Amino acid sequence: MMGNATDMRIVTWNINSLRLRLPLLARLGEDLRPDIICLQETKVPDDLFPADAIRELGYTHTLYRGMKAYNGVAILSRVALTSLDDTPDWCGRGDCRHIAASFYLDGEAVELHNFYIPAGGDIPDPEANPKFAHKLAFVDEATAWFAGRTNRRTILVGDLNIAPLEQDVWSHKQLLTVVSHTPPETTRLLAWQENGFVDAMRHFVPADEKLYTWWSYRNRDWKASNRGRRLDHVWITADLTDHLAGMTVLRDARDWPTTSDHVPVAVDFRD
DNA sequence: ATGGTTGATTGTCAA
Repeated sequence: MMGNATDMRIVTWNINSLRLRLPLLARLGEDLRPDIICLQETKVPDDLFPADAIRELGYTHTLYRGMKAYNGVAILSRVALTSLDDTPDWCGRGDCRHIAASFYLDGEAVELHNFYIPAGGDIPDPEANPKFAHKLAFVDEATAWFAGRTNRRTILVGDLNIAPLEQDVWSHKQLLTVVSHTPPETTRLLAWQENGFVDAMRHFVPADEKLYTWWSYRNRDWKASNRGRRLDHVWITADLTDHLAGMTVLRDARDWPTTSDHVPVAVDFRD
């Protein structure tokens, strides 16, 4: 991908079934040559994880945490990973929504956190909708936990299922009451982010420009209607800002055959 | 206001 051996490309993608989309994972590898891929919604229990096929794609270091039918996260890497195991069981659910590792970037350890935040259901009221209450509680817990470790070099990625800025959705006004862009969600996500993180995607694209990573399956023509949302994120601690070298939203992936409703996002680091 | 599509799973939930 890039010339320097210490350059590093990290991709996050909600793949929406890893086993169904293994061929697309190969295509992602060819198109972006990622060093590390963080996946969400793998929907595969650990004993059925396709480890051999993924090793053959060049990802010799893998960490995964999956369950039947729902959720599931994985980190696929060409460089060595050390699993971080002292992480919370968010909301005590035993869900597979977070996996973390450390690796070496420019000779120094970096923590990498891969999240799949609950989508939150349809009704944006925590009293009426337990899924929405779960979503808010999850973000609150994560905010509190990361507040205690702001001194670590950290990259946080994933499907956070919240589009925090006005230009992260196709219509700010129309989505204010739609789960993913409601004030209780956007306020919380920005509070979490501002407590120690820099938005690496918006480092490259100004806040007044539209930026999406997800387009619903429920549109006849996703490209023509372009009713997108930025649900997928890459955050970094400020000490990594000087290492940022580029950002790519692989919008073309939304037109791949039988693809995910999310597209991959890549962020490049150099020393 | 409602419906629209997809995946894992096989009646229905989750997104």
